[in-house]
Amino acid sequence: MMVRKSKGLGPRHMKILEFLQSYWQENNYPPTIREIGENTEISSTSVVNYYLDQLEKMGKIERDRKISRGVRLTGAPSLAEMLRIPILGPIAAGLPLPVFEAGISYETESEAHAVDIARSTLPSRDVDKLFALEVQGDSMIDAMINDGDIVVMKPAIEARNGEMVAVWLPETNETTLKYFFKEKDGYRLQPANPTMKPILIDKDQPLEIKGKVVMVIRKVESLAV
Amino acid sequence: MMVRKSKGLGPRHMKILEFLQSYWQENNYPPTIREIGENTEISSTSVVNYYLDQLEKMGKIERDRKISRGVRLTGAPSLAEMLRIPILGPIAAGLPLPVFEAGISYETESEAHAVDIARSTLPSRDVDKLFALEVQGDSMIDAMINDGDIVVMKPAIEARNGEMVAVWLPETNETTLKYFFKEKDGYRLQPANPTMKPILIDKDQPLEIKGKVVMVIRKVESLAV
DNA sequence: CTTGACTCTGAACGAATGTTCTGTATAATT
DNA sequence: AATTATACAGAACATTCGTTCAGAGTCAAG
Repeated sequence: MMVRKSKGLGPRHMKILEFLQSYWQENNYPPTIREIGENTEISSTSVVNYYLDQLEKMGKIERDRKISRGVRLTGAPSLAEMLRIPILGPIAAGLPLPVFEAGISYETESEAHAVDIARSTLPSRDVDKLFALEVQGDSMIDAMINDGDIVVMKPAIEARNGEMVAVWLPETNETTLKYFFKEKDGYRLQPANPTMKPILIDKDQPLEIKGKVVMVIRKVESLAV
Repeated sequence: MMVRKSKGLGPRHMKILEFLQSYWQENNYPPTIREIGENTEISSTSVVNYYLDQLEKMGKIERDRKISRGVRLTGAPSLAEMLRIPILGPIAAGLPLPVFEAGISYETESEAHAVDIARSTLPSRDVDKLFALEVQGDSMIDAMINDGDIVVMKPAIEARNGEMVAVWLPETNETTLKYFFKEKDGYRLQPANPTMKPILIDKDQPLEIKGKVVMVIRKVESLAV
């Protein structure tokens, strides 16, 4: 006995899973049992229930019993995983860094000025108060950061040697992206581009680290070189 | 008259919006009116309804009337926006490209071998059948692609000059990431790293383009240099 | 003081929705 | 042939849940 179904996933299981996915994408909430039935040629709610139970046992879905629309696909990207990181603006030598407010609110950011990234694709688990900047200029070009790239940053006020940081120089009122090195007589801010000279800062000169680079995102245009 | 509330967003509006967000993240589906009430110290469903109507008029939420749990935050990242792009494996000179099946299914990919990216973050609207590879080796290092980077690719069988492509060379059974140039006597596959020589391919030699680079993602470790 | 918005309560109604039960048909198993 | 497990239908049932309504308290304007 128990030989008939070795594969486990019949056509109706498939249809239900597919429908769950597409309904979800259209409505942002799960369907009811009856809606599942109507869209998968299953005429009885009890049969839908029957299959949902099986899918749950297979681990394909999760159910919250007694709760309307209490179905979700397991393994599907969940909104809890998503992070909306605001793009505060451009960063370039000679331009002040845009002010960033603490507390990223659900209402402030529109899609246009943010990047949506899953927690799982971020390198750090500490994902609080991240922000992003759009790089302007070539000063980091051989640190593999190009004009137009988006850098995701973590707020920080200090850095270790060799880390890539955004620093603000009160003297000139500039903010740039540089490699950070602490030296005996002060700090060295090293552009990656060899045609540009490092900036040397005396120990007593003011220098304010704004954040460390956590991730670099580059969109490649179809005609890029 | 009409002077009392100039601000528009009272504390109860706030609480509701916050609750919608947090409930959503925990359950993957919206709450009922009664659940909203219980978690925002609103004792009557009619009052919740009252505020939901206001929030809808303000454009903060959308409602599907008559439908249970038919509420969603506008501007929130939506699952429809999300794309799970499978990381098929490493790409490096000397290694064959992992086989990719057509049709990325909702069930195959676990979080560990995929990157979740919002459609809005991708440069192209044509977002079908994207896949990702993990770069191994330094052959593209001054194309600003580093060892360990993740490249998101679009399947393609041809390319224009200067585009970055993954090509398969049947002769040597290799797949690499190179800049593509068509020349009079054949093709030139140009590594970005100047210490490496370009690969020249005769017109009649086989050459198979697997895809174009659409996006580059680099996770910066905390001790990177 | 009266009016009229705005906010809120409580209750009741009815539609939407998950659950359960009885029964049937088919095919594999004994 | 009898038995059993699986797949399905239909109906009935019990909640869940959105909607509506009558009324009440507050506060500012007329």
